Amino acid sequence: MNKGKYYITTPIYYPSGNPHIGHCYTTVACDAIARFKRMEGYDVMFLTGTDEHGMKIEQKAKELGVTPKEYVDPIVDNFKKLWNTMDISYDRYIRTTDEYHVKSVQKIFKKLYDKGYIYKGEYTGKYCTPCESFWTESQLDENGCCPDCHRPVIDAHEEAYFLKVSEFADKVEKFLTETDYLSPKSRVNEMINNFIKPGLEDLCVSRTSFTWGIPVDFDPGHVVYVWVDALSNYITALGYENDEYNDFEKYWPADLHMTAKEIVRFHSIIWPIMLMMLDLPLPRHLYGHGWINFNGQKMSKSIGNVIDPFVLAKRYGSDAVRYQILRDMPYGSDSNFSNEIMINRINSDLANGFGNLVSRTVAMADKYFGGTLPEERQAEPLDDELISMAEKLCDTVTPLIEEAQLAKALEEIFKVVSRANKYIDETEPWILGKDETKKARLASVLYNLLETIRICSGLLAAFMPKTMPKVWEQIGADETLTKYEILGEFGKLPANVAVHKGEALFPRIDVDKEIDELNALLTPAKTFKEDEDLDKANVITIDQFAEVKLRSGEITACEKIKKSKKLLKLQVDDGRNGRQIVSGIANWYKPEDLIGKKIVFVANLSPAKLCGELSEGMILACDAGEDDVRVLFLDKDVPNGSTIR
RNA sequence: CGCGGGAUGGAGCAGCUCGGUAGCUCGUCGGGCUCAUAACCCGAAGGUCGUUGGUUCAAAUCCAGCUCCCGCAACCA
Repeated sequence: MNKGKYYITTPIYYPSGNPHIGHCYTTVACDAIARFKRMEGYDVMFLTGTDEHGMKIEQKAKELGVTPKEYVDPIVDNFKKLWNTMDISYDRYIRTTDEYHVKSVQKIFKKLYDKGYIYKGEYTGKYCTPCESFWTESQLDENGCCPDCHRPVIDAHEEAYFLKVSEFADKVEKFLTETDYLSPKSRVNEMINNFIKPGLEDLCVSRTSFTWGIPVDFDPGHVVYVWVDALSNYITALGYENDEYNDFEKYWPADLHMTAKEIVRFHSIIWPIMLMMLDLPLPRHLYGHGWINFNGQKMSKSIGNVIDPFVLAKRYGSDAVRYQILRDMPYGSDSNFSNEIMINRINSDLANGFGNLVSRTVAMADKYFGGTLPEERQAEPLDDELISMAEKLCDTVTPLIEEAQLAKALEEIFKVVSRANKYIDETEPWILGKDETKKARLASVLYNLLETIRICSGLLAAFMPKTMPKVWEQIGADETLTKYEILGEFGKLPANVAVHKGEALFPRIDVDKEIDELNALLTPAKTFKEDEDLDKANVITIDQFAEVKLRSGEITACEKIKKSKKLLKLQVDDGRNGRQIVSGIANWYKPEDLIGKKIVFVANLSPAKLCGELSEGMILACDAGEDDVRVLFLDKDVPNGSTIR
């Protein structure tokens, strides 16, 4: 029953921190699709991995005094551990630090170079000495000055390799508009209006400013910069330009690249162009999904609302977590997550809906027939609606999964679960059970329910792989009775099927109690993390502390910086000539609240420009909760400019 | 005027392409049932569809303006 191959990929994740629920979403979605495709009879290749090079990781490693590889290894282990916990059935895991990938990328880079698609160039560009920043002509302000500090810039040269993407602008635009490669469709316009129409600029694909990357083997000093390295993973992992694997011919082109929306740009423009340059077939489909917001806010490490999937999986089970994140993600747009949303979803759909349906059905078969149904039947017209819904379900769900509409697919399955619960009320088996002459009718009712459960659980196996085998055990089914080919047919369980009562599949969760416990969990977790930071921090001497010059000052004027949401521009009387300090506290303080207040500031911090404004120092403030910051104020009678120690 | 998304009963969303009785899930309230995980089934309350104006016999839906939110970008010394 081989239907051909199916190649599906997650992005390779950047291991600058531990995996969170967002990584989980993409990966779980791919896993559900991969499992479903395998059920259907496809030869599936499911690839995931990590993108481990780059300046950010080089810096983080340096801060901790380890090599980049040493920094990345344990984080990569955590990714793998999470995929294990979440029952991710990936077939292959690629790390961009894998030897074969490194070698392949060097060959790809050289190939593109030899073909003339990569050329050595220079930023004929502009350099702002005070900002230490390179700018292109188009980035300069209206006077031809630095867009940050608006001071004059000088001509400067930084050697770099460029990818000639500009030459392919028309071809990609055609590819995006004339195929259904990119979905949701709304993204096509976004890409064309934002990036292609304004004119595609050649992409810088090498750097000399850091070393943690794949060396350009024909030009020492250059390191391959992100996209040629990262995007290539989709082909090197199949053995393109290497001997590690040899199924490139078999699986390429990819059938589905799944990514979050922020990297759709690179997967929809740069990646097809690279493949065109290499004369390779283009992938069939790219799906850009939305983000998971937490309590209405974007997840962010600085806000401290990053959801730890390990904690959720441990408390509710990986299947429940898988179900919730897939069920609540609308097609193409962002979704909301909160502990309440998750618990309510688990309770209403999994515990009350599906779990309870299995439980009551099995309990009745057990109670009225000692677990084994008699073979006599008596059908009634009342049965038809349920049976026809169950029979059609597989045909409804299959194309939805093909289109990555997983929430919709689950919704359809649960419509049938709901209908089955209603069917129990309509048929009143507990009344049939009291009447000896109604045994055949009762057996029909229970059999119809078991069959409905068989079909639903068969389809749900791709979404909740751990729990569904337990369901089969309870309803007297097994893997052969829930094969994809017979999920569209009603009446596959043997007439004398025997059920086995078991544990509750999804225990109901006490919402209030659970929320309290989760909140309690959050707080200690946070202080613990801070302690950990302290443990890692270097101990300093009093002399080192003395190098930081703290002074008192008075805010004499204050205004919001236009074009910025978070920045306030403060004029501070420092007891001398006065100075300007820019501070990111606009979310918590209004300018008028601050004027006349005495504050503490770092007096010998090197000046910087923020949104074009000079900042000479930093005022002290402390974190005061998840999303709250309080400035340190001084007594009114403290003189301005005095030393703080 | 940097780019994009959004505003629909208490919450989360659908409907808008192709105008014509405002729909779903959760929650609330009332009822039913007792096989089941205090679950399940039925019913009810609750919305001037952000705002102003226009087109039309008719606007949540089409057009224009405005307000507010949320992302991206820049930046949080």
